[in-house]
Amino acid sequence: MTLQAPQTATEPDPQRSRELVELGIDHSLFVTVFGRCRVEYDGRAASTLAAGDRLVMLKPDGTVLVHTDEGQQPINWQPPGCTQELTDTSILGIRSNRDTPPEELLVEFDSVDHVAVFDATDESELTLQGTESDMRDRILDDPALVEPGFEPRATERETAAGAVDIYGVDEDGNAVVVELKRRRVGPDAISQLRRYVDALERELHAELSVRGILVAPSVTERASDLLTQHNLEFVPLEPES
Amino acid sequence: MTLQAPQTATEPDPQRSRELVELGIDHSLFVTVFGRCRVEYDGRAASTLAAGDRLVMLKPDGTVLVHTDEGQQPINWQPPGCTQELTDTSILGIRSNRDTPPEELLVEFDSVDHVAVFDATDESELTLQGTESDMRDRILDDPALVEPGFEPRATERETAAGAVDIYGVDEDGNAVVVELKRRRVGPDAISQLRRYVDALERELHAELSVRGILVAPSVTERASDLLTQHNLEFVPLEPES
DNA sequence: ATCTAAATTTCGCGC
DNA sequence: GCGCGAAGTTTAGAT
Repeated sequence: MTLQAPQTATEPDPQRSRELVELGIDHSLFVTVFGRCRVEYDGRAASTLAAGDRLVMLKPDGTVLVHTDEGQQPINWQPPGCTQELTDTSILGIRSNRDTPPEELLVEFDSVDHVAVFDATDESELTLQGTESDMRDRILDDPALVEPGFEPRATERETAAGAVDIYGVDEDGNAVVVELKRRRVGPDAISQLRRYVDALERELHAELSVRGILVAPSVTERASDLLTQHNLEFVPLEPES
Repeated sequence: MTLQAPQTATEPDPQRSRELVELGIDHSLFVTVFGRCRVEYDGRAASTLAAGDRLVMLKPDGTVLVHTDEGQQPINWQPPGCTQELTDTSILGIRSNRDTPPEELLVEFDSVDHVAVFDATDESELTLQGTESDMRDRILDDPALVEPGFEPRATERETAAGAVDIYGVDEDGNAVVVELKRRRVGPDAISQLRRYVDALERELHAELSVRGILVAPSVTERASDLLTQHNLEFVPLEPES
């Protein structure tokens, strides 16, 4: 069968709705259904959602998204790799399953306003600037952004507590742990840096102490207190976008 | 003007595309556009995305989502509260803006396969079980889930380091900090608990030490090491769904 | 498959 | 508005 996409139906009867959604599922197409539906989820958690108008999206990769009129996040969903099938209850029902972990999503429509099936191809990749990784590259390029005399020795250096963003030495030869954050940081980032410094001090069991430097645009007051408490340092740096 | 939704158009000409999207923007409707587009974003970060087939969703609340054929997350987006307008370049262009922080998203279509405009109403709220808050309620109902003799004294008790999930005393009268997690935890949760215990020890400057108990389904090995290092305890408990 | 941390995280609550 | 932490977080990278 040759599929001529897009195929769409406005105010379709139940049979036509099921035909189109089935077509999309069988051929791994992009499917959207707009209508009044109820949703049940059971898996890592469990949820129930009473009837309302929503847009349901099935992706070729097995993703299912249920979007209400509000919010950036879907109110219910199923991640990529799930298996979809039609139920035989109600006018249109979609069941989505996965294992590891076992999860099921059930969408039952009371009415369907519109169904559309598309064939999507997308070779392009997103290029993104202003990430933490970009900050790291800038510092490697110009270590003085951290402080004069700083010498990076490794990135993603492994410690017992995890990988350190940048490991290096200062002009006095002290070991330095640099933790990068692309935005204003709270207490969690301080604890993270402290874990790395602790781990490295144990590993090096050095006479010279290990310095911990947080590089970020800014810190909250509580985070600032924690920096002081734990003898850590802060160097302000904005991400570039 | 009386709006009769849904309004849809398959393989629309540019003028019809713009008409429908403009209608949706002006009346705060649910709009979907499927077609080949390029996307640029500039704000907290910056990104560029070359042409590909995508589904673009405009929500009544000002959310914009650009979905490719893969992934649960949109490849580009704009959060709720943004303002959308048409550009006069290309056959269909949508610009979305916000302040605080200043961010702009630009979607330019090379071809439009389908446009749909819906009127969505959704009064229903999601009921969700199996959350951390549910675990807290279970423990308040049966404190022995933590340990025999445990007596909760407060939830969300404020400390200099933030609010403690459950604060209480053990059968010997020691202060106890309980940190809850609904899933397997890594190093971050241990640091969080340690911050709370530190803060309370400073606040109470007590002879009796403050106990820190992590309640979660399980812990990773590194987290387990950290628990030992910091003299914290672990009580296994599954969330109920 | 698990671990670890980033993310334009988003979201909700409190101040 | 900011601060803080939860989330069915998701995603990417490494082991």
